[in-house]
Amino acid sequence: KHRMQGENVLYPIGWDAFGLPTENYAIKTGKQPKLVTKQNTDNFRKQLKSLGLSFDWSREINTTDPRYFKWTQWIFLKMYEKGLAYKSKSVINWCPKDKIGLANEEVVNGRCDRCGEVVEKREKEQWMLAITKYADRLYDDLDTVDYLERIKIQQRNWIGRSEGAELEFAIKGSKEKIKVFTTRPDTLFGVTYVVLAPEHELVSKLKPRNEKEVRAYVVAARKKNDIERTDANKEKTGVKLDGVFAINPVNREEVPVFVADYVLADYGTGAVMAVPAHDERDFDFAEKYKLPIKHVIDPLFIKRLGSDGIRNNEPLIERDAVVCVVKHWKNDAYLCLKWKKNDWQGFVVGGREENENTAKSGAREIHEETGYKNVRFIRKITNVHSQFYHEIKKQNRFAHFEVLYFELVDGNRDSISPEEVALHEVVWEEKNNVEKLVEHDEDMKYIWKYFLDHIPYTDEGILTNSEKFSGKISIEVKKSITEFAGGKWVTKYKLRDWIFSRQRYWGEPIPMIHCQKCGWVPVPERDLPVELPVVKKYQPTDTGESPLSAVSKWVNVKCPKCRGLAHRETDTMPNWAGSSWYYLRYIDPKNKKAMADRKKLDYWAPVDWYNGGMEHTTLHLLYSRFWHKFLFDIGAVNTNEPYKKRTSHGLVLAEGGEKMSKSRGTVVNPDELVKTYGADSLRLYEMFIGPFDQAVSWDSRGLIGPRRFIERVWALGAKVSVDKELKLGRESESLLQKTIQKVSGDIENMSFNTAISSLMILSNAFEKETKIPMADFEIFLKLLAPFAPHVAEELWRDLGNEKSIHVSDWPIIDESKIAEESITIVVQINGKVRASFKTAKGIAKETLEKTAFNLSDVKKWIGDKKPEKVIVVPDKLVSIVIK
RNA sequence: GCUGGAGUGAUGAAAUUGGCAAACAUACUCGACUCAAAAUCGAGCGCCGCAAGGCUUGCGGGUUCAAGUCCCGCCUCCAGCACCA
Repeated sequence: KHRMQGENVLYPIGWDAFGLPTENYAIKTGKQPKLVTKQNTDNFRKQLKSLGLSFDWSREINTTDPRYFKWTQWIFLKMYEKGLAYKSKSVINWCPKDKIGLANEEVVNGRCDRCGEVVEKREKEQWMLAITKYADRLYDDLDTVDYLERIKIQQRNWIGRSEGAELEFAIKGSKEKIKVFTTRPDTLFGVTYVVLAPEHELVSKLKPRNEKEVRAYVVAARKKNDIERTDANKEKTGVKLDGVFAINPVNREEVPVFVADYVLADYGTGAVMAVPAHDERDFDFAEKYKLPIKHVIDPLFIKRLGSDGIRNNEPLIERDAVVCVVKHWKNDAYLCLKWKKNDWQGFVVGGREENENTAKSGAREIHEETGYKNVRFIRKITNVHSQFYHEIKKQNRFAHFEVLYFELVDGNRDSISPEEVALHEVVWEEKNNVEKLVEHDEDMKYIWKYFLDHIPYTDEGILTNSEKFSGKISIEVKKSITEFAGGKWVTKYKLRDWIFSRQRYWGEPIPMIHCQKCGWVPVPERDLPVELPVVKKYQPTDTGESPLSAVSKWVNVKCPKCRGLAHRETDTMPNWAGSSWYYLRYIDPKNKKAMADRKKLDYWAPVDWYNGGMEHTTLHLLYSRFWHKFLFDIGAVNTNEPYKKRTSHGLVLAEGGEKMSKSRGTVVNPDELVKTYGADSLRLYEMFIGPFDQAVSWDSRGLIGPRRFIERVWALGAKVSVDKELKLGRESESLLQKTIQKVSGDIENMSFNTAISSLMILSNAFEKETKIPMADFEIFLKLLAPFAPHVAEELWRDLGNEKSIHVSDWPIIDESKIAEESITIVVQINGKVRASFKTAKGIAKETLEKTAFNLSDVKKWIGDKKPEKVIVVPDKLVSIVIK
């Protein structure tokens, strides 16, 4: 459509053919990967062409072509030059089945993203790309692009930025310090122990008295794979470092130090301060090892919604209050109140008078509200703060509750005042039923759970037991406590540097040479590309060495610097390398002097609209954004982001609703469908089957509809008249104009299914005409052209046109031809449609109302009743309310 | 568990700002054409009811003259994240 509107549209296609699928297939069939790639791309090309997809084939690229990957290698060298590519020994994820090292991004829940095998840990020298240096930009610049929200969310999740404090815990009797990262420095007074990850360097330095036991634990932890390590449901384990104590920077308290594998070595600082009262993981661990739990945050519940939600413009009135949990004198039951006015239910609650002892005020409230006289105060449970709107007093409340536990001595009871009786009903609730009773009130629910069992409270609240910070709201003191503790406010990421080495044959060779004298030396630019040698054996090895290392002729080279003996890097790049910049090569695919001509890049880049599958919205998208930003920094491109807009189509699923799979034979072969139904039918069906962004189940029987439509359109061709005087009837003319509007808009919104439906409606209308003026039929064909290019083109030529319909002009609406039409006004009586009448557009409200009341159907329904209210919406309806 | 998104006939699905729910298509039923079948054409097609009419967008409430659409609570499914301190 945009092309027909005269715009310059670059619609390219290419093949990203390096990587495991090709290589594994080649190994299986005993063919050369290069040959396999050619066969596959030839077949796909043929199929794509048969569907009439209007790709610009002159710009076709292939990432495995040395003329292409010369520039992939060039970009790598630039990154090396800028210090973004480095080789380092690190623990990597090794897939024993694919025999390949994986990037963190390629490991999903501890399994290989490709084959599902459980990954192992191996230590290896790897080329790395410092993507973490771009983490902030990759995160922040998401605000500047037009991606689907869920794509942005995925990117943000992956980068995993969080802000918090870095704090130091000194070690008693040692110069060493434990650095911890926390997002909750406000809980610092509640630290009761400190935990190190098993890989933490201090574990071996600290010399605990039980060194042997500690070492055994560390060895065992290292042996576990990621699934065993990171399952959040498994029971936590750990070992105390006997005799080692960390000093809390905020109150000099000495707390024990543990090593435990629930702490991850590669996030934050690899060590955490544990606050069991306010963190679920620490809580679980503390329960298991009987460690103290120190409560330092009292919950703060703020009601924002509903009738008791705080009113924003009114002041908060602070009140001290009590909540009383009262147990029956004999049964295991608790005293509850059901309020009559607002169906609130919970425990006895009341205000505390000034200077009144809390236990006393609790007893007083129990007596006033329930009549029970003899209560025994057992203990204070906790404090809870609550902001809500007091519906009876009509004011915003900020209540500070002390939660008290009482037991009733006996059933002696005074009568309750009539006012209290009117307010609420007093009930005894069995212990097991209390939870149900309080489930709709956050505060009461928390109080009950905390009373039964000291659960961790992990949300924001008000500090307590925290010296000078007590009484403050937790979110407001995070930075000041950090400062008080001598810590720093920092940003951390989940994102790790990108492991860029693969020990396989079918990838771009990493263009580096290692010389004994000079170390790593980049291959000079003039020697690019470093091509893959043709070899007989390219099976991966179990040792983790690339199969290339056995090709001594290729490996042994002279050092570019000193001309001494040296050897090539035998690792290859991951399959994500070539796809990280291919959209730029489309702009200038045959350029021999640069990855693309700068002027052409400035004209075309960035990509205006990138549509692709959701499977590429984390990794490929993140990597290519990273590469693009790097190219921007070295001045190779002029934009900060590669893609302006990123959308995603829904998957076409197999007939059962499952993913199409070759092994289950549920894959649909387009060749056969094109043969039986035609390419246009297939195209129409795919677009008509459902919304663009939604997954749909394939149903080959559905192809019959579009096929019939095309046959009918074809038959319409016989009705076309060249008579210039001939005009369509007013109705059809108006419909034609509306269809132009609808199809144009729907294409922009990617609502192809409704665009096709409106074309069907128009064609149905044309069928009722005896003759169709040629000009009008041409408009129809143009609207049809993007969907069914072959039929549209053929009918277009039959009308005597010589140039292709696909380079003709997109139709423009003639508003004047829609305007005069008559419309239907609906008459509703008490919300139900009872009558309707036709009239012209733009009639005055009064006239519509009068017309409506004169209708016999309306008179029938109103009878002798008097209309209470009449609402008239011009051009739409008249709504009458009667009693 | 957390964060998104969805839930409408037998089926795929439509429904600009709240304004006639089910457009368009498939399947199905009946009829025409035919010796017959297919194809094609015509009619019907949410549910209950002979009809008048009533009911209907996952469930329960609410706002409104009017709710698939807005608000509150729940259920189910899909996707993403998940020991990230």
